[in-house]
Parts: sequence; structure tokens; C-alpha cells
Amino acid sequence: MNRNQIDDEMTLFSQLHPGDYGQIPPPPRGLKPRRRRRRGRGGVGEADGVPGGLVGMKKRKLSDQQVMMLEQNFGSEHKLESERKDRLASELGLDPRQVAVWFQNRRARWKNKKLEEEYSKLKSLHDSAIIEKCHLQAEVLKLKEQLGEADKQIHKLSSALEEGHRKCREGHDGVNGSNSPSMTSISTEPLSLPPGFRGDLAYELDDMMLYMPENSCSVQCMEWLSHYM
DNA sequence: TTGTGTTTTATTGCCTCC
DNA sequence: GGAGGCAATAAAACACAA
Repeated sequence: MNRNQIDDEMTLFSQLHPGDYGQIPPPPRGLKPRRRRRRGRGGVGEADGVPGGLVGMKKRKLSDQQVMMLEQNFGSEHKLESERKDRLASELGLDPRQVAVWFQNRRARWKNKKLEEEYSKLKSLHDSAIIEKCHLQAEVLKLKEQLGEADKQIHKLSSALEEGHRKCREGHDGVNGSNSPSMTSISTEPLSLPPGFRGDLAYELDDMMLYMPENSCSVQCMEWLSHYM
């Protein structure tokens, strides 16, 4: 992965996690803006004669053998103490500084790789959470629909119950007259449902029965109800 | 062959630690 | 204050499509 790709992923990451990663952290204390370096043409060289420099050497790619050896060493220990550096350098026929530089760059690559892996892990966790959220939202919608249907049903049933009760009263009045002893206890109040009537159908139907007046013709009412069931 | 993008090697400037 | 680490960057080396 190149730098642009990493930058793109980091941008995406900060968009996904604006709270945590969306802001560029302030520069470390006392850090001045870096001056842009200028470097003379002509490849590797340290004109000021820094010890261990590669004066006059053309930048060269390390051989597969050298890289393999360096990788092995990096695998066992990411840091390079100077004794090991010198030993490795002489084993590989390289300048100790080259070995140090190689380790430095290798650590940088390793760090980038780690970041990529961490990013991938977090991204897949995030994606799973999004999918889970979608499922839960669909479930909520479904349950809301079911609740609406149940409410409609309850409303229908309560209307039917009232209607049945009314017919029942009318029937009794027609046959026995208003002074029939059997009807003295029937309430003339309209059937009222308990406040907050809403919820489990079975329990609420039981409640409705409790609120029905004494001596009501439950059987007839139930017949009425059955038309609506 | 050449233009362009990527990877590797190396440098620079700053920081921390002893 | 010097050694060593790191981030940023330059530039050579390399890969590859057109």
C-alpha cells in the first residue's frame, strides 16, 4: 500500500469516527514547523564528512541475501543495539549506517502495516455493527406494524362487544318488559372499558368480561364476538 | 520507449534519554 | 551534549501500462 492509499484510508477512517479521529492532533509541545530540506543532486553522499557517511557511493539496492539476513534479524528483534549493528554490517559487507537505516525504514514499514491491520479490524467491527443496527431497525418496524394491527383488532372487538351488549339489552326489553325481575340488576350505564385499555389481547378480553354488567347474556355476546374473530 | 506510480534506500531536522 | 529514534521527505530503482 502506498502513501496515497494510506492517506485515503485514514481520511475515510476519520470520517467514520469523527469523534475520536476526526481532528488532527495538535503538534507535540515545542515542535516548530519543519523547514523544507534542500539536498544537492548526485545521489547519496555526505559532503560535510559525517563519520560513517557514504561519500561518493551511488544509492544501491541491497541483494536478496542481504535483505533476507536483515529480515531475519529484524524478526528476532526490532531494535538494533550498536554491537549487533556492527556485527551485522561486517557480516553483510555493508556500512553500519546502512544497517541502521535499513532497520529504521523497516520499523516504519512495520508500523504502517500494524496501523493498516488495526484499521481493517476496526472497520470490520464497524461494518458488523452497522449490519446489526439495520437488522434491529427492521425488527422494530415489524413489531410496530404488529402493534398497529393488534390495536385495530382490539378496537374492532371492543366495538363488537358493545354492540352485542346493546342488542342483548334490547332483546330482553322486548320479551319481558322493563319491569322484568330478571333485569333489575342490569346496569343501564353504557359499557365502559377500563382506562388505558391496550395491550395483551387475552388478558384484556378477560378484563372486559369482568367489567360486563351482571346477568348480561355472555353467550350471546360471545356469539357476536365470534363474527369478528 | 516513455510516462507514471510504487518501493526502497538515504537524508534531514527534531526530540528524548542517559 | 551526544547517540539513537522517528517523521517527513528526496531521489534512485523498479514495475508496468500505453
